[in-house]
Amino acid sequence: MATNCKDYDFLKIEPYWQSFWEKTKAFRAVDGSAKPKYYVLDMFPYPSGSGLHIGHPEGYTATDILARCKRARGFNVLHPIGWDAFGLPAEQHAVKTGTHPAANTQNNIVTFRRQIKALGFSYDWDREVDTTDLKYFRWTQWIFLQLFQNGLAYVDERPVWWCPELRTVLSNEEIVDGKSEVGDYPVERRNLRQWVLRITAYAERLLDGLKDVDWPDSTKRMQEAWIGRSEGAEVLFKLKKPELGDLKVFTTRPDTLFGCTYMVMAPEHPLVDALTLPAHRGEVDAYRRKAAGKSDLERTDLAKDKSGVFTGSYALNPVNDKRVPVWVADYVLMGYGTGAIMAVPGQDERDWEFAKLYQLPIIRTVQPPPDFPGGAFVEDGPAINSRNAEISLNGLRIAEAKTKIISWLEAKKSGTRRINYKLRDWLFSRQRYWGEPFPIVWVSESDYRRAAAMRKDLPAQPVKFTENGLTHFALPLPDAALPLVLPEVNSYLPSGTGESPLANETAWLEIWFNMETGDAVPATNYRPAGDSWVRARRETNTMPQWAGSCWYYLRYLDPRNAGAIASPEALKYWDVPDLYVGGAEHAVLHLLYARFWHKVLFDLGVVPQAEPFKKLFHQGIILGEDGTKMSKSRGNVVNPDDIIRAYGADSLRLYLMFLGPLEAMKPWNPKGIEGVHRFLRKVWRECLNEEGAVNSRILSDARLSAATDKLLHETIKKVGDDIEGLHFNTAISQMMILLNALQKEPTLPRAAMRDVLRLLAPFAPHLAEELWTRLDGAESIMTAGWPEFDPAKLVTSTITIVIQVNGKYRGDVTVGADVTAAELVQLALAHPKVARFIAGTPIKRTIYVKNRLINLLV
RNA sequence: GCCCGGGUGGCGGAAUGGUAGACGCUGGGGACUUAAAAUCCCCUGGCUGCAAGGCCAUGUGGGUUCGAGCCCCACCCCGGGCACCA
Repeated sequence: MATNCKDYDFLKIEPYWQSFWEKTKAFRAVDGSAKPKYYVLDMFPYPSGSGLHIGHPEGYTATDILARCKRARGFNVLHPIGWDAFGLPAEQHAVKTGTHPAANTQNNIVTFRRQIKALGFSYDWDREVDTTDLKYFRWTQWIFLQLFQNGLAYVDERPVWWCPELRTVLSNEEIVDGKSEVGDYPVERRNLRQWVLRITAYAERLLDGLKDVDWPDSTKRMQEAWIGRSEGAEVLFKLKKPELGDLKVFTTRPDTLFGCTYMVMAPEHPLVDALTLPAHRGEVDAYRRKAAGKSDLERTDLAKDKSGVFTGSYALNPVNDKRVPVWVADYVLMGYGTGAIMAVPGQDERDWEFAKLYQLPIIRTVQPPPDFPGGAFVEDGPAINSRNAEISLNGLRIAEAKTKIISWLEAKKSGTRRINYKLRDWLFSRQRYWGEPFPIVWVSESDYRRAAAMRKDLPAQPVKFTENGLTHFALPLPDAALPLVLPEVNSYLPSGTGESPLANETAWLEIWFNMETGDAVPATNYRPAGDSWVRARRETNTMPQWAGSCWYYLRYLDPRNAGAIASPEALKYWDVPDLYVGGAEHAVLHLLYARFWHKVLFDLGVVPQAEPFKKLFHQGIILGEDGTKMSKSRGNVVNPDDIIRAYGADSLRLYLMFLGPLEAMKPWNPKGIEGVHRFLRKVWRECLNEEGAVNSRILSDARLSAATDKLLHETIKKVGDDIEGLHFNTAISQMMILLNALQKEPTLPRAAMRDVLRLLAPFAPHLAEELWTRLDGAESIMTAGWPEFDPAKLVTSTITIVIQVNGKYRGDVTVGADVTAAELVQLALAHPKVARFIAGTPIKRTIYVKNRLINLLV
């Protein structure tokens, strides 16, 4: 059946076919089908209150075209969608309105779902996931427990932004020019207890795994840079007081050790206090206080001018026992390496600058070339000034010198080879309400010991923290007690103490906890009977938005499984996505975090492969009409709903793809959509007449002209190839070319029109379905397969050869495909346009490119 | 500063080292129509020429090549990422 409307009434046609697909569950992915599988994944959206942005349908249309084409080609396609629905905006809305964030979130999801369905995407809606659904986040919590049990989660004091006026913790994005974005209040750094995931334990494997994935090079490079592997050595400098141990530094240039003339510790370095002599105490303390008030950002951004203070202490350089002054300066960061460096101003620009500023000595240990203008010399060259009684590096290049000195240091037990990473552990907690609660309670040491005796799911090393002299131990909820759901709260406002709003829910927070079952009753009740009940306080932090998005691609495989994140069969059958499409803004964090979790799950034997995303593609951003980023304040935002109302979803889909290469950043042009809309109407007219009946030019036994027939087969080939290569813009222009040719044919073979519709179906599925049924009477184009081209029809008997004289186009000639170079020379000489450029001068050389051109050099 | 990506008509863009500007938009002219919309046809990079044609032209300047938008070198501009990472 079809709508049978007389003209191209997309407002009738599109809803009709959308409900047809829904009723017939046309896009259901079949678990374990014998067909080859194809899993094409979109980055699922955060359902914001402002509805779908035009950027969403861009990537979603691309994957939908691929999904539909793959289905036509006989694949069992998994093409799912869901909602990344925890997050700050919903919480802020809740604070403002007092309504539960879940209510707002569900409203937004309804809007998003309606908008996405209106675009005709072929998602398997039976597999929809929602990260805020307790059946989903039960498994997010479960994965966290696996991390916890395996020593990959711990708590630590970490500096965060605190706004005293708002009495809350703010994220970096909520701070504008050192003030809170809301209310413009001052903010300060404050140390708060945080959950941290040990992603650094996977640094090497996260780096290594990049070799095996088909990703954009730029994204791989970004992740590489983020992980920031560097090879070098850890070197120990002895201190005067042996009880302080050694001052440990990391360096990538151990070959320059003889040039170390001072050392620098980060202001937060634990040895600063002990190494500061009384005479320097005041200055050092003042410097540290100043540094503490700056964020990492300010320290790098604003403090371009070096500064530092001397501690009064010295350390001994292991290569020559020279006394080296120890300074404190904020150009050394506690978070990298050991938080202390050996400074070699002769070979390091930062150290050079600092040494000049404070008139510290400079020793060159690499010989610069004679024309070197001065300053730090960081290039390769022969070592100089680098020998002691036992070892000499002099004359060696950097690489050999490094190897030699490291062996010497290792023999002397003064240092070791060391690989260091820029990557830091992942701060995994937020002081927020609207996130997954941690399935953790805090208990006393003695209760923890008792738990350890009865539970097998505790980490080898207990996770604990000390506060006001009391040490608390982290006890996980047993699997069976999951999910731990968010309690209803009276207020979504922050607690005011730096904890989340959950800290005010005393009945939820302070509990009697059953260590075996995970059951809980409020602590105000009597202690229930039985040995397993202990006094506990729940964790009040919640997980960040990344948590739910770290593994959603696995849940799609088996979304209703109540016993596992997905069954082993589903994980094996569907494997990982064959293609993942999403914005480049997630190039580092989301993709790195998800890879980390996947590798952990791989190590635990949960998933069968080490990398989650084999092939990745970033769609480009669609800019406003004015060529700038779309934003409400600029008033250049394009709303998909408006476009669908005016031109239909098929036109929008087609135009989004026609705009330019998928990966390019490109401006929206409101006039441009007219062109593709006209094209669709043209397709309609070629199929149906004004009465809505089949166009009388379409005949079962009609024949196309040879040229158009060839074009048809070329188009079938090109559209197929272009879809696989994600070159949708050129696929569409090829279809336009074909249609322009078909329009000029006196009669149209029914089979040719069927091919056209099948090629168009992935791009403009509603129109294709409507015309297909009206032309053919068959149920749905989705069962019609993909057209095949005849390779024999792609070769032609005649070809057009370009004639060049001295590399310039002078004419062309159409000849048989078997023409020889000698014949072409004769044809060229006889060619009226060409002959005059040769005009009797002898031909020195001819270059013949088969089927292309002949170039005569005279 | 470092690392990427990109500069092609009035606009979006197309072009295995082989006729630059496909396809679409815009603009101009025409047909159909009482008129309009829709549709169809022609033209639409610049300079020059009555015309046939010629010359110039893919950010700029060099180079390789019979031939360069495409490869190499230098520079300019735009976009993205990182940024005292030892």
